[in-house]
Parts: sequence; C-alpha cells; structure tokens
Amino acid sequence: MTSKFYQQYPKFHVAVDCIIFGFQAGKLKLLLQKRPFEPRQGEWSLMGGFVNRDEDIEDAAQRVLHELTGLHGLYMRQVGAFGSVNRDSGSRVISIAYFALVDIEKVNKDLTYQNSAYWEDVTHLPVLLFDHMEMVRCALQRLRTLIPSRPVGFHLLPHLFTLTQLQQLYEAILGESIDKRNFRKRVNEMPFIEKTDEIDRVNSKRGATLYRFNERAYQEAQFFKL
Amino acid sequence: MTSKFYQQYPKFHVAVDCIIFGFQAGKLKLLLQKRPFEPRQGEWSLMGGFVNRDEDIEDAAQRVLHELTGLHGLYMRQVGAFGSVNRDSGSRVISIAYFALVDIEKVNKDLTYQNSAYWEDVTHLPVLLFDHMEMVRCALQRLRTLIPSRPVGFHLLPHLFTLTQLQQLYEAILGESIDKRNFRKRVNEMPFIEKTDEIDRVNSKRGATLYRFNERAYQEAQFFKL
DNA sequence: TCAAAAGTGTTAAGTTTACACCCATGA
DNA sequence: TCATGGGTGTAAACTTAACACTTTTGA
Repeated sequence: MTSKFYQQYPKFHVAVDCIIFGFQAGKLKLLLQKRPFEPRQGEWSLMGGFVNRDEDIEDAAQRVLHELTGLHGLYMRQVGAFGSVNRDSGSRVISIAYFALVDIEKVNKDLTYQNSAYWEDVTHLPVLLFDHMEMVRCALQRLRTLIPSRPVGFHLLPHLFTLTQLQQLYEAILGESIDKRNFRKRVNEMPFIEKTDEIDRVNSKRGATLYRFNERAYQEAQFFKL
Repeated sequence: MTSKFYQQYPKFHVAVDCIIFGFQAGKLKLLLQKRPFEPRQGEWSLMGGFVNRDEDIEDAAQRVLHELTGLHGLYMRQVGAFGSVNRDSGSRVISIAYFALVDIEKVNKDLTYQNSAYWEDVTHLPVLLFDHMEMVRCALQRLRTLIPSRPVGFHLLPHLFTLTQLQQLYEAILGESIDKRNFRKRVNEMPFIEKTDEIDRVNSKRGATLYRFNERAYQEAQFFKL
C-alpha cells in the first residue's frame, strides 16, 4: 500500500495537543492537565494524545477533546504544527496544536477530575512543559484576531447570555476594556444577536435581559464586527 | 532514547510542502512543479519533501526551498498541517505547508529548470494534485490578512522598487484595485519606506523614483498600515 | 436607604474614500 | 506630437471614541 519511493524515508510519532478555552466569572480560562505519565509526570501540560493509524488529525484532536470533556463536535481550529527535534524529551514527536472553545458548564466534571485537569486563569498560568506555552501564545493570538470579525465567542457562553457577559468575554480575550455604550450599540446593529424575553436575576438585583445568538440569521446576514 | 510509553504508538511519514510566491510584471505567481516521481508523476504539484530524522520541520521547509531556488533564509511562514488519512495516494503522509515570499529575479533558473518548476499566475493555476490547491488557498488567505498590517510584501520585490510596483503588488495580492493618490499618501506617512535618488527608466519614459524598505527604521517605528 | 449592576444618545475627532489634471520623456 | 506612466491635494462621507446619568431591586 505504501509506495516504494516513500519507504526510504523516516517516520515519526505524531500527536495533537489541545488548548481548551473556557469562560467563567468574567475570566478566560484554560483546561490544563497534570501529566499522567512519564517523562515529566505531574508537570502541567496541555491535554494531548497520539494520532492513530487510520485517523485524520482533526479527528484525533476531537477524540482527545471528547475523552477529557465528554463533549462531541466542539468548535476547534488548528493552531499549527510544532516540530523541533527536541521539543518532547520522550522521543521525537511532531505535534499539531488545536484550540477549542467550550461552555464550561457543559464539561463533564467527573472526566476532568479523573484526568487531573483543572481550569486555570489565562492571566495566571502555571509553567507548562515542552513548548506548550508557545502553543498557548499562538492559540491566544489566533483567537484574538478571530474574535472581532467572526462570531466565535458564543461557543464560550451558555445558550442564553447577558450583554455584560458578552462584553466581559470580549474584554477578557482582547485584554482591554470596552466602552459599554459603544459595545451595546454595535450589538444592537447585529440582528442575529437576539433579545429574548428571559431575564437573568443571578448576577444582578435589577435583572438583565438574556440574549441568544441565532446561527441561521447570521448565515444570511454574513457580517460581523464587534 | 524513545520513552517506553511512546513506543506503542504508530509512526507516520511527515512531509513539508512549499507555496512559493513571486511577483513579476504586475502579477502574483506561484512556483509549481511537474511531479518527478510516482505516484502521479507529471502532475502539477507544490514543491515538497520528506522531513529527515534529525531535522526541525522549519529546517526541512528551508531545505526544500533552497534545493529549488538556490536561496537561503527566505521569508517563510507556516500555513498549517494537513493530515487527512487518504490525502496522499502513495501512503499515509502528514504534510506541513509553508508559504515563502521570494524575489523572482534572485531565483536560480537552472535549478528550477532541473526540477521542472515553472512560475504560474495565481489567477490561472493548473489543477494541483492531492490537497495542494487547498494549501494554496490557505496560504493566499494568510498572505492577504498579513499584508495590510505587516511589511512582508517587500520580500517579493527587488531591493529598489517604484511605488507603482508596490501598489501593483498590493493589488495583485488583495485582488482589488487601489486609489493611486490614497496609496501614495499612506506610503509617505511611513518613514521606513525611503525615497532614494535613483530613477527607474525601464518601465516608464519619464522615469520613476526608486524606493527602498529600511528594516532597521521599521523596527523602531513599529507601525504599518497599507 | 444604599450598593450594585442594567440600561440609554450625542458630539467631536479621526479615518477613509472619491476624485482630475499636469509632467516628463521616448518613440 | 502624442502616448505612456509619474506625480500631486482637497472635501465629503463615514467610523470611532469619549462621555454621565437614571433605573431597579435585594440586602
């Protein structure tokens, strides 16, 4: 099955590593793991896994995400391939990094507990092993360039959310504060961010209108700018 | 040397493929190759090669670029990893795509000839094998998002260039025409695009002022917007 | 009654776009 | 002398940024 010409070339372990973003209490978080095997067992790392023989690399990343969160079909984008010779002290491993956006509330807490995985604030990350910190930096940069012009932030929020939550999400990702009135003005210009008649009374005494993102309406409108 | 735990996992051929951009006569071009080996010998493809055992993947891409162009240290950025199970009909191969920007005049023509490589207009590309066309689309998109805010276009031009050449380069990459006066106004606001006292008399009767990009001055200024 | 978060418009500043003619030269 | 590409400024339209007070309600 393998072409004769190809056989002379070396083969490599190929892994995927997942940068899993979540949002809670106004903070952007990452799901990090205490590494469960040698080498460097117990150190902080991204959740990763080796690619299987007959598995697309995207599928491998989704499988790893599912093993840790219990969730299927998460929003995920490739960050890039990391292939320095000595990046992994266990062996030569070429790793493809993916970032995923998840609604923290939907994550299966038993699974994360079993995998010794914890949500850590992106502004106070522990030291990560290998080149995982560089992967995180690339992922964050990618997310930052994506979010102002693509409706991806909603994957980090519950189905219904308040405008304050949405704004805090943008502030947490971009790392800067945003004028409330200007932000809400822009939201109002986007018909696919729909006001519902539900009210959130958990985070404020007065109560805040809950909104929802209408994917279908967005597909028709096809513009976005926040 | 390889950790025991890793050994149970499969290994893969890993390749790099290079999207090599050039600019000539107002057109954005790609250096494409008639594939010199089976399977699918003779079909149009990107220039690629397998990663060697003790070689960083970036180094593999630079090596492939050097083999084809005779040039070292070209401007190069990763596009991403392509890893569908059946993307390459010769075997399972995971490929990392890189795009490079070169000054066509500096490319060694004997080498490209020996490798049956030719410059093809990006607006009239032949059909490429495997997923190479998707790699090209991703690379072009990357280049398009990069060029308005980063001074990368200069890698596609000779050391000295006219403002008309620079404008045509932007038009070719972005695929839209730009107002001449507005373009030149913006260029003038960037002190690191320096007017020289040389005149180009090849492309116009009247003669056009030649400019140069001053990397050092840019490092200090650190802003860019075209 | 007061602390805490929700909600609401206007104006000035800055940025972007549109637009047309004269110049210098070689053929 | 004329065809070709080089070079130049202004005004209108649009976008972005700055800014402060009232409302509701639970503790």
